[in-house]
Amino acid sequence: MREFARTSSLEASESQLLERARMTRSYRRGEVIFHQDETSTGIYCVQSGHILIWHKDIFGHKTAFRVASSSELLGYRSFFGEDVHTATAQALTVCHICYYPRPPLKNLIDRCPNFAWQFLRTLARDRGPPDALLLRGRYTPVRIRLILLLLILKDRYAKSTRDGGLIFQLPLSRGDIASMLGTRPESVARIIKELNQQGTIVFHGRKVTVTNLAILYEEANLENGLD
Amino acid sequence: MREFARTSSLEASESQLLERARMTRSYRRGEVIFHQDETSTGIYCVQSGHILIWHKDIFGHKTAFRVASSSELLGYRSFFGEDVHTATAQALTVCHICYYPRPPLKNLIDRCPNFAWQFLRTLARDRGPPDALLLRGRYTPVRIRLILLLLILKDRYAKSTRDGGLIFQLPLSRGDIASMLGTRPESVARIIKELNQQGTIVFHGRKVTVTNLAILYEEANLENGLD
DNA sequence: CGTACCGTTGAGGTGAGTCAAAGTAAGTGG
DNA sequence: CCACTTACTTTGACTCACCTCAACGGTACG
Repeated sequence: MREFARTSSLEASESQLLERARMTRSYRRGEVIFHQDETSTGIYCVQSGHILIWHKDIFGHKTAFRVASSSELLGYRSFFGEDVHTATAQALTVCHICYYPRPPLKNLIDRCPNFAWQFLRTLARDRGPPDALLLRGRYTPVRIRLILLLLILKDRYAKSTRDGGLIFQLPLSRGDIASMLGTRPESVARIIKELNQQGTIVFHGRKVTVTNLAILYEEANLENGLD
Repeated sequence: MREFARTSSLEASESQLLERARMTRSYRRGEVIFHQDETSTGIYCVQSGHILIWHKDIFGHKTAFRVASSSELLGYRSFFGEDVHTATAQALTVCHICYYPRPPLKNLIDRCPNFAWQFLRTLARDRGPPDALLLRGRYTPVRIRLILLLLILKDRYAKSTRDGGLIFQLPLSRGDIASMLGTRPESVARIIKELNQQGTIVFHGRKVTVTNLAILYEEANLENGLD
């Protein structure tokens, strides 16, 4: 959010308004930041830790949309939709999260067009729903969907090794992975076993090692290399 | 869009700016309003007709997101994301569509906070992606998904009969329906046959008659009546 | 050192995808 | 107004990825 203020070239007094309104809180693993169906009262910004955003659909199935981490915003969709939260945000690890209540945000958006544009851009660029759609593609086998998930998460959760490989430290349980892929933990386990045997990707609990990234890209674009 | 100007309480001179910038064009059935991967240059507003918004994924599968009709906006996501269009908008029927280029829109958003808020609200409330997710639920049978589609489309495409039923005139082919449900035309045909035989919903080509709406709700919420 | 959750493995069943082909509607041009 | 092309729709037979149910090993934590 501080990034937002900077990029919007807010005046010092305006930035201060935001700073003063800010409330920081820490959450333990499993704690809920906001619940689906609660009324939105402000926007959250992650300082540290990892958060899973998930939705419970009309049939009671849990669908995870997005993993949020450092410096990302939470809860902006319902904030601007002026509606209840459509999803629950839950801490995957210990987290520190800032909360900005509605009034000062509204004030700044009204006064500073660039600040408004930042939010317009954020809303428009939200990768959550499109990624969810990709990861739950009806014609894409679980194996490929799992690979796509890793490719999406890699920028935030993987470090490159000197020999061109990647090491992930995933904040997700098998069940969480399943709820992101629209599948079941059992299926995730089976695919992981298969991948381990082939050596393409090696899972040790939540530590994931990829020796050859190119193979993943290749497999994810198998049917059609474009787009 | 005129609705936007009114609700934002734009001054007359400002509304005029918008009016003067407007360009109206008509499209024949099948014509494309904008293509996926084209650069966004403005926002469209439907005056009449029906438009299908669809996306081609990395595997070449066509996914329809949304049917747009009178007074709805098109292309705002990529406009504010300052990116290429992520979907194609294609006329399902003859259409009249207004186009508003970027400069005057940017100008008005900068000058009039309420106008900006309208777009923030529109982006946040966009039912496209969430509906797409619901209609492609991995554990929901095609039959239920088709019913959900009808329930979503009913407000815009159905008229109530005197005996509490509904008559739809769908602008969608079986293939379009399939691409909205994440299934295949063959499966849609099979389910329609089944529904016709049971008399729950009767399809005659694109004319759909529902005698008892309550049954649909019941079936759509079968596993869990909440939410 | 039990209770609870997470992860793995096996056996079995099925919804819906694929392929193929025939039937139907819609548009085009002579 | 009728042949002809083209696109849409339906039906059938076959197949399979993955869901479900069930049981068990592992690890964490009070």
